[in-house]
Amino acid sequence: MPTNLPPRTPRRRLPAAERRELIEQAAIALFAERGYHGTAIDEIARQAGITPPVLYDHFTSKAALHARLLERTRDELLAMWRQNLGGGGTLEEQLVRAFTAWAAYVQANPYAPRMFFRESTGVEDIKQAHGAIAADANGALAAIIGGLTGSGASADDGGVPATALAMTTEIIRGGLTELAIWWTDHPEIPAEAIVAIAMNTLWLGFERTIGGERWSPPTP
Amino acid sequence: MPTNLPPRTPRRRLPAAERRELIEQAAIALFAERGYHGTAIDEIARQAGITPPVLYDHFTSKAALHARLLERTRDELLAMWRQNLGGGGTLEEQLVRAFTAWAAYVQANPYAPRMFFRESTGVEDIKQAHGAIAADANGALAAIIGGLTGSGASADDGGVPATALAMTTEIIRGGLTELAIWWTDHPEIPAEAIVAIAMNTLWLGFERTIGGERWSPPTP
DNA sequence: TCGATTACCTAGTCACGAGTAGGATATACC
DNA sequence: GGTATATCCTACTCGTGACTAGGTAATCGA
Repeated sequence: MPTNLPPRTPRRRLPAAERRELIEQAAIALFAERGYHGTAIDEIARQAGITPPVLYDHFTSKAALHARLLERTRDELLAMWRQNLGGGGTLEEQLVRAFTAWAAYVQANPYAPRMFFRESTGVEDIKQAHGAIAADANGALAAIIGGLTGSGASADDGGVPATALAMTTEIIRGGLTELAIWWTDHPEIPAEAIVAIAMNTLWLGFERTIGGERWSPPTP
Repeated sequence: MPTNLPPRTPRRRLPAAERRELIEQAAIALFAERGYHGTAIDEIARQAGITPPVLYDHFTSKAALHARLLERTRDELLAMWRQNLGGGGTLEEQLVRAFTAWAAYVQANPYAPRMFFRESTGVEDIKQAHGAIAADANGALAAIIGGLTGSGASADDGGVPATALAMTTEIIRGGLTELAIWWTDHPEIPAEAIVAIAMNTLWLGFERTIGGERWSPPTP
């Protein structure tokens, strides 16, 4: 004698790949919105149209799912950036390309900025992944504006001092992140306007810094 | 017959105000480090040298404790800013004062930037509080660089268009936030260097925007 | 010195969330 | 059409974390 209650509304069955994609889409939106600890597996499953056990057919744990999302969107970010960086040209041209690539990436991955650069958990693995991604982004920026490539710990090898460069990339990354998040609340703004504002606000600033020019407090 | 085990190491007793302060200090550090959901009441209590029931003698709930911290640090931020804003002078002078005030505030409240502008929870009250604080900060910046005071929703009333102004303040706030967080990992950097970098990177940028000058993509 | 107060504790309750066991049924393939 | 496989489910377990009931002892004022 089966222990069944009324057999429920039979849900649409999907092939594994499609269901997995739905789960990832639901998860990235919720993680970005509520953070890692604030998001329950049950919510993700519900959003993906299933129940929790199905989710565990695709991912071994909540942490693994989150790690997979971080890895995936980071790879897309790096690929996008690699495609649009290093093409030579003036500093200004390189910057415009980088900002344009960032805007395109954000349009394709609206939840990425929140997940990467805003969330704060106590889980050590996640923190390390965040740190690595931030370092990648800073490295990409440093390669443009500082003429460096890899480790930024050396003193000043012809370009901008490493510390000043690090501070500058933090400002730029933070500014671009918040601008991107603001954009998700104002989707009517075209990507060109985003790039233009970023150039207007940030461009001349580090042009100065690179040229060795410094602002200094007025000596009274 | 008492049900007691060995009576434990008798802890030092503190007056209520002091214990409350210890709890708030512990809580703000942990919330900033691990986020709201990632922080357990037991951790906060342990860090403050007590057990959870004592914490509930001072705060009615975890949410109330968190709200209290947000309120407290926001008030300090606004007070600090009010003191150092609106003093007249050139735009450059006003900006330097604002950045200097921000640096002093961050030095006194190292966890504030993470708590205010980075954490993401699903709790509606907390999200609203974050939004309100961000709006306050943006308003303060807009008052300086846009010559506006209150609602920024109007079109362009003599100054910078409201939308461009909003985007610019997002970039500046994001940049200053990330710079401040970076600073907490490099406390050897003096406040003057922080202000100088912020000026170098951001100053000329919005000077341009305000002047009505615009960067525009090269027309091929 | 002796209550009264206040700070603090042990030992729980209870809800919620991650993860699992085992079984049912839609779909694909022959 | 009939069988095999893959998709999905119900109904749990078990740990953790917020919060509490009720009591003990240090400290303060008289």
